[in-house]
Amino acid sequence: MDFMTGLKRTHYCGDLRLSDAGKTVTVAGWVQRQRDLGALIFIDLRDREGIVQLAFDESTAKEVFEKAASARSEYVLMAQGTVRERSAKNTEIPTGEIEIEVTDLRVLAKSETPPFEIIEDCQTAELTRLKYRYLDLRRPDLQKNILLRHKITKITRDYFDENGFIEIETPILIKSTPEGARDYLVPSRIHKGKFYALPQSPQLYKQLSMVAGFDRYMQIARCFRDEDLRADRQPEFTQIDLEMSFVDMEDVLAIGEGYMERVFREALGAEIKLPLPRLTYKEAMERYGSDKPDTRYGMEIYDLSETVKGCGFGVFTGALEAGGSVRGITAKGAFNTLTRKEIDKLTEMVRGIGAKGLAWARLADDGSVASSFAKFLTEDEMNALLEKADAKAGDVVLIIGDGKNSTVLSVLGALRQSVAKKLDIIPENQYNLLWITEFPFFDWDEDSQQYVAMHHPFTSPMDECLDYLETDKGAVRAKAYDLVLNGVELCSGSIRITNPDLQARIFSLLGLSDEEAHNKFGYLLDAFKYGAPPHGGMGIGLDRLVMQMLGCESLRDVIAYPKVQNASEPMTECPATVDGIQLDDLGIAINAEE
RNA sequence: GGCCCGGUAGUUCAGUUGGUUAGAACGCCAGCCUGUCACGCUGGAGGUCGACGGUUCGAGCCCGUUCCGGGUCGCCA
Repeated sequence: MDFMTGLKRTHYCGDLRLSDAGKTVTVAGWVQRQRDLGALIFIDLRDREGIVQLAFDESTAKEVFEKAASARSEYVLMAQGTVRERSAKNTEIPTGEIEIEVTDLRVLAKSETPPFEIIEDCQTAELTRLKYRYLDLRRPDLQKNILLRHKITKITRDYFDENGFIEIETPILIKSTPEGARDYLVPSRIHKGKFYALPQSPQLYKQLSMVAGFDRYMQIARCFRDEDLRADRQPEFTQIDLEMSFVDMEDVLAIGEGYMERVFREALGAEIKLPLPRLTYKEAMERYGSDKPDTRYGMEIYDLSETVKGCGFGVFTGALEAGGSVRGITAKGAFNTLTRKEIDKLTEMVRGIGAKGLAWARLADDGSVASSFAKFLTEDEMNALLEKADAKAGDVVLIIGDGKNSTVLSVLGALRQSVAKKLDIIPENQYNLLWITEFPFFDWDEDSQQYVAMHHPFTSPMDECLDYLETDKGAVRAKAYDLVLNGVELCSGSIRITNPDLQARIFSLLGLSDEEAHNKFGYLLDAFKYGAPPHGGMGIGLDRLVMQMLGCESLRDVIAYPKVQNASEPMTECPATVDGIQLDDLGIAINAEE
């Protein structure tokens, strides 16, 4: 076997240029490709920084030449030689003007033929790639993603450090507080029958750190949620977690948007204009039907309730009589895209998400109108509707009426997104960041028929809502804010309650008895008895941020070792069964079904 | 848990109405080749058609069940 004796790497493959011509260099990397022309051999050698061509010809020592001839894809080589200008240049790659005339070649490791080619834009099924993730990660696309991710975390630490934040590691083994998402549980050997939980976020510890007087905390924190996966949801993910003392909402937002400006500029060279736009939750819902609107395109929702009041269409009037509304969106120039067939599909879609149906009108280029409801309206009523809808020739109007206003809005929000995708009107390489503020404090839960906390129970209500906390829960708004990027929730935070009396009031409104509250959060409530500074903070989804910056479709492209949809990892095949002895140690018996 | 899409060579895919020995490209192996860079040329190997069951004279193809993957709804304070 050939080792590195006598050789030390001097350059990364991808870093060599024409200006290095004449130098004796040593490079190391993986064989991208070997081209054997008989008396002439070329090897493309790849490392983190790129590819360089090794050349072997009649002047090459026989022993070196034979090694080059035996090299196969993904062999690990170390090569020493002289950089020289190529006679035939390759303008496609940065090192294309030079090659290395090799004098010493070491085969550091052989490789079996990889199950897929290590190339950019690999078309191989994701499952296969994940099973051999270490090969998948060799591909230039993923190398680029992981390198950018590193760059972003570096910028993050710099920014928060410069702004007086202290990085504190909070525990991974914590007390389960079963609220919100399911906890991952870890059994205790010493306390049989008892469990730790993995944190869904460092929420309580960061608040305790404020009580502890650290003033400003940040952590690039791993968080865990035992819920079903999505393209943008992994069971473990990373959050840029922060908390600040003696601040109000404006201070937190200023730090947050300063961070965004910095990270977009330094990582991508993209300029974000500050201050970021803001929408209240109510406004976002009424204009976009979503609390995380994509504002890169228009197609805003309008209210037709006044326009159709008293018309002859029972669906519309029925919705209004039930206390709901009739609203619509207008898809500009969609006549040819949104055919009857496409509208049927949309109708099916909206039925699946709670609407009873979809009313529509298609305006042909000659101005003629085909509509699902025209026959119920007078000509004047129809004209008034189309005018309100700002519908012109070639447009398609989509209308939802329902007795529940929230249904009308959320369905139109989903419809707006779906139609925008079909029309392909969403601009790429544009970063629309905005804050959503004044979230409702309470959320009505249909299942349990009671109000629950929309954010978490330590979120402070807005000052002007304190008077009607008990009497008009639906109208109470919170000092809570989200940061939205191109329709994706990037970040969520709030100003916390630090007044024990107010906290007690909130717990009781949420149906949490003193005893329950004390069992769950006693340590936090105790801490607040000893002088809690006013504080607030937020958590920024790092994975989603990186994903958005790279324009990736899946979190799996920005997480080095992700899980697949059933929350397992194909490479290590975890989760897995464990030895009976391990279970005995923990006092655990498996009660498996089937 | 619901709905939608997919599973054929190492990889990406094709496979007609159910009909002979399941094909192509890339990759792989061998030989030839002095300027390639997706090298080229010649030859070769490579398949439990995800699994099980059913219909049929006959199933990659039809039916049922199931497993796996992807998307999505529920869920994600």
